[in-house]
Amino acid sequence: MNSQSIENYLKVIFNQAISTDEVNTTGIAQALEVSLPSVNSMVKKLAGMGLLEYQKYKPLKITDKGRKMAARIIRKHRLTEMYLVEKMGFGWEEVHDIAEQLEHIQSPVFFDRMDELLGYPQRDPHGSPIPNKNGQIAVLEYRPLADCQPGEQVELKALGHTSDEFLKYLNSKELALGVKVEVLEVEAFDRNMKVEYSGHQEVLSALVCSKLLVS
Amino acid sequence: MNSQSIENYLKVIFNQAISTDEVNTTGIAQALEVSLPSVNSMVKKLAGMGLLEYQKYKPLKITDKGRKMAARIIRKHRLTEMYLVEKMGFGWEEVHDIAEQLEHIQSPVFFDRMDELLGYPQRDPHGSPIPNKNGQIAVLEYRPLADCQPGEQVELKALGHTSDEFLKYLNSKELALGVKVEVLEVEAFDRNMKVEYSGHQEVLSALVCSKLLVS
DNA sequence: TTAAATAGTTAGAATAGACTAACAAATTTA
DNA sequence: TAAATTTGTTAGTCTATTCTAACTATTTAA
Ligand SMILES: [Mn+2]
Ligand SMILES: [Mn+2]
Ligand SMILES: [Mn+2]
Ligand SMILES: [Mn+2]
Repeated sequence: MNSQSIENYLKVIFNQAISTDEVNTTGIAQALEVSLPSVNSMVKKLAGMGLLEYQKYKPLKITDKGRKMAARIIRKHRLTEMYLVEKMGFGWEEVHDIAEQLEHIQSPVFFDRMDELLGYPQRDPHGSPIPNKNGQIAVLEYRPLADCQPGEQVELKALGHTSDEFLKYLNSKELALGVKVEVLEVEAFDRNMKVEYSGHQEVLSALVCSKLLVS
Repeated sequence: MNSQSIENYLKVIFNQAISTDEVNTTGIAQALEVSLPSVNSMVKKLAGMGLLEYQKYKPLKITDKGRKMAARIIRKHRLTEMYLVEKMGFGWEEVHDIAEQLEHIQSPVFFDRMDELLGYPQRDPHGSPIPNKNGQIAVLEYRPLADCQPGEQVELKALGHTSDEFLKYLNSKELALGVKVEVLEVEAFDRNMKVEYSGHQEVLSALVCSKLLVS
């Protein structure tokens, strides 16, 4: 069975490959907070397992096998987060660290049961898609709120960033998935947005708006 | 944080100390299916952590600190088993292997929430007591069915053995915790018991009767 | 287009946890 | 009680995963 370490590396590589397709060693080291030589030796190991393509000094490419394996771990992570929120009453800002551990549990029946009890959800509490059992993952069609124009009415569908601090910030602003947002004004200078939702007005920074995914 | 290995050793030592108070190396090796030298080096490590008393060639004694730490792991194991049965619909024969993994999750709030959702249960699905958060564990007062006399009416309260095979055997006989059992006859030769419960009669072997704890 | 900075690699070492082989102490049996 | 058996220990090895120090290749900037 693959170690937790292997699984965590693979997941990071998969996630970094989404934006750029090619992944570099330094990014992995930063994400996992380990040294470059540690990454280098693990990368060779993963390549030996057929999960990556590796050539000295070249950017890494994840293989289909690697992608599939990573997606299955992410499936467990996101099902867990959904279960913790829906069935155990946790807030969306509390679940990531627990899921980071539970994603390594080896028990297909455990996660299948979660899936069943949840009614086969398509997205996790942060709006990210839950891969299916074969490791296939839906592509999100959402755009950042930052790209919207004044007068547009949109719905908050997912987050482009899910740190505790950001989630707590959203809680404090009563911003949750499903909230209908109308763009009132965009400040030309700094791209701050004045928006209205749930009956009140707020000014959101450009940074925040770039992380709110809407449709 | 303690490794899963350390936690698994400690749990085995705690369990073996219940019956005899003093624990020997060979028993640990057998329970964990590791070699004697592996046990020896881990035992020294645990002693160094103040969890055991160790002197060369002497039986081991678990300290109060060790007992408390072990009980807290067992608490997580048993809460998990209860949660899996009560809230996720698993059978009592399916939950041990999952709990064996989940007991190592580091998240007090996760187990506190389980406890709360379960209504602070005192026993796991096999009738074993769930230690409290301080690592204190209730002592069972039950006696084996094997000690009962013909004519006695008792209730099945807990199991002295919880292997999958035994649990499946009990399922096949419709024996579950809470079932009222009347002892009809005891065969003098082999101590087999003829019993009646849930409206039907069965003959149970001495081995089985020694593992059924009643009151 | 050379120099500086960044990114990636190798070598060597440390720790945790497992193992086998060899040996020593303790216990049981004759 | 002496021999045989069982139990426990030590020494040394192996794999996994991490690290630091030193080096090399690639990329960026002057
Ligand atoms: Mn997460
Ligand atoms: Mn993880
Ligand atoms: Mn169990
Ligand atoms: Mn365990």
